[in-house]
Amino acid sequence: MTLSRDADALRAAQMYYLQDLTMDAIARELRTSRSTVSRLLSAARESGLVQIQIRNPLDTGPELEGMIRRRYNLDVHVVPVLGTLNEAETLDRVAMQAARTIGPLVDSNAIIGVAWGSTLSAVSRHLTRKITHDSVIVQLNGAGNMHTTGITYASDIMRRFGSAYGARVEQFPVPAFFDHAATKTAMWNERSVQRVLELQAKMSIAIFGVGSVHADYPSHVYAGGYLDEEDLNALANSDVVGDVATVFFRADGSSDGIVLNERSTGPALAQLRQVRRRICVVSGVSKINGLRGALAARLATDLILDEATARRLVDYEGLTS
Amino acid sequence: MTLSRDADALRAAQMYYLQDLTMDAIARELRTSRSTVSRLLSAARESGLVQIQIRNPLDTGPELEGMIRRRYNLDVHVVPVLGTLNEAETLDRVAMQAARTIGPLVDSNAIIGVAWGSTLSAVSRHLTRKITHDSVIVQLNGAGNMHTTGITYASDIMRRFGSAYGARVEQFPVPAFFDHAATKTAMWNERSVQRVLELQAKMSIAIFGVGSVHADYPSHVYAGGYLDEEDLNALANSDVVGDVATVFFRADGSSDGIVLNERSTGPALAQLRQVRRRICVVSGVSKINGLRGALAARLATDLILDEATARRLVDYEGLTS
DNA sequence: AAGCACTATGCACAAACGTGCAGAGGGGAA
DNA sequence: TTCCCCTCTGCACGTTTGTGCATAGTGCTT
Repeated sequence: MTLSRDADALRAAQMYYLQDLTMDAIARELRTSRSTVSRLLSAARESGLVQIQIRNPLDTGPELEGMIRRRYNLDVHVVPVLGTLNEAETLDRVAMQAARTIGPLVDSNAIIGVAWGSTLSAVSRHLTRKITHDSVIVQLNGAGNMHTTGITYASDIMRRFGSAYGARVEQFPVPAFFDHAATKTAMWNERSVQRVLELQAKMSIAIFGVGSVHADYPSHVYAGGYLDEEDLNALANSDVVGDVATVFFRADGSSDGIVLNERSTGPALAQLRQVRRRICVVSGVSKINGLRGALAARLATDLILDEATARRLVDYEGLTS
Repeated sequence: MTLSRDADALRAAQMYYLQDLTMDAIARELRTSRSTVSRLLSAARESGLVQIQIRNPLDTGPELEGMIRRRYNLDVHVVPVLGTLNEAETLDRVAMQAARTIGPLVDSNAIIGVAWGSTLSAVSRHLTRKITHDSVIVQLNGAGNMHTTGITYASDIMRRFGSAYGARVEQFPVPAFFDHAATKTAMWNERSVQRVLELQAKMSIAIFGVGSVHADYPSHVYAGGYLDEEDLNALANSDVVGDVATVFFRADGSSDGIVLNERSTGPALAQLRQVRRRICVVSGVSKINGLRGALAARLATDLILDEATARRLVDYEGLTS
């Protein structure tokens, strides 16, 4: 029966993690086999019963973190990853550590805004469970494009967040970009859309990656059929370096006068800056330009990124300061 | 060099606990041997870099905890221990789990009152490190007796707490009991004593065991040469069931008119009840009478005890309710 | 009641891990 | 410099842990 299984998992976790018994000893006490105990412990970790966190001593922390932290005044977590790994492996490891790092930040009654993209998709696959009450996951920007509704891709991400935290999920069923700004204006007056916008306005946490225009291997947005040639040309002519939740900005963090933003469904940068906790996850040095812009725009309060990118970030800063 | 060793420990901990890499893989990235990684991880756990906690889901928790929690209105942690283990083994396991349970409760700027006794001694041996700033450990009651100053025994406990949390330690260099109440009055006016008393008055956390008069194997206080025959007779004639920090109480939690308390150096029960967080650690069913008295006196806000004792606690309650 | 579908269990093997020991390295002190 | 002392390292071995697979159990349907 599943009742005693949960209870056993709790007992096993206590004995293993708090009393340093071996699984063998625990198995004898629970009158079961050692392999069952091994599985009970996996389940306990998986279900969020066991919480493992690493406090990195701010003072003695690696110099890299300290430099970024001080310069941009944000909480930074550098993920140790060998520079020799390929993009996919790096992303996977950054995503796993990001997922476990944000776990402790999620609380009951939170309204959590989540963007979509390859980074968030990877993060969503590694979330550890944590039971919360009355939390809501709200989608930050639409995901439809010219060819597909984008529903499944973005909604898979949302669903994973929702089930990890036991939260309600609010999708945002609009395209990423409207063809005409006027349509956006019209839709923004629809009550179904307004419900989502109101939730976004009350977000306590926002989680997003960054897109970078000049990435070697371009972000979803720039390659996924969301923008036509004309749009891409317009971007190139307006000094845009990247985007967060399909809202574009320049290297200095400004976004005024970028016409594409008027058709984008993501939250205006000024609105995003209102959110108390804004967690930015970045993997891969090719995102460096987008990342610099996002930091210049003060879009993040927490930054999780791989070591190589972190190093690039401070190297550059070293040259200009 | 010790600098890069700490940094390596942090990296290793992140890779092991947050990215699920094997020690072998970590060793390759850090260009060292697997066994070194194993040791780095031990060090990381040991030094409090890695924090493992078990959240027990209040709702779905074992019935035993729920019953105690509701009846006494306190946070309870039942330590799973087979009833067949002997007292020493049980104490060791309760102490280890207690030490790891109180870790997360300790914060910077805390003033932590600590009693002494076999239970606290065991707990102090299992504390996990956690860096805090400006915390103070203050001794709750004197430890001297007729034969020795009791200094080393109690001060070892205090010292272990102090070094685990990086806190200043304030000893209380007085006997456990004065021979004459007048001496206590006199001493309580000494400035050296008053400094300690003032700290005690500002405690945010108190940690203590309980003594039980009728324990099969009597507490330190009743056997350690602290009390003479006359005292023990007086106790027997006043319905005392136990003590906390050498302050005695009856089964109903009352302590008025117990003359020995006038010569005791522990905090009055009323004063102890002022402390926001009062953590009581109990191991062994023979302490049941003392424990019941302490709970009746509402001395604890948090209770950590072994399973067998917990069961006895609710069984008895089942009979009287 | 029988059948079915699904999950939990124990076994056995392979992988991962902890630790005693011997040797290497790295400061002081003479 | 040379010696000594102490700490750190890697090896090798035994222990502990994870997991594929066959089986036993459990609950639901017909």
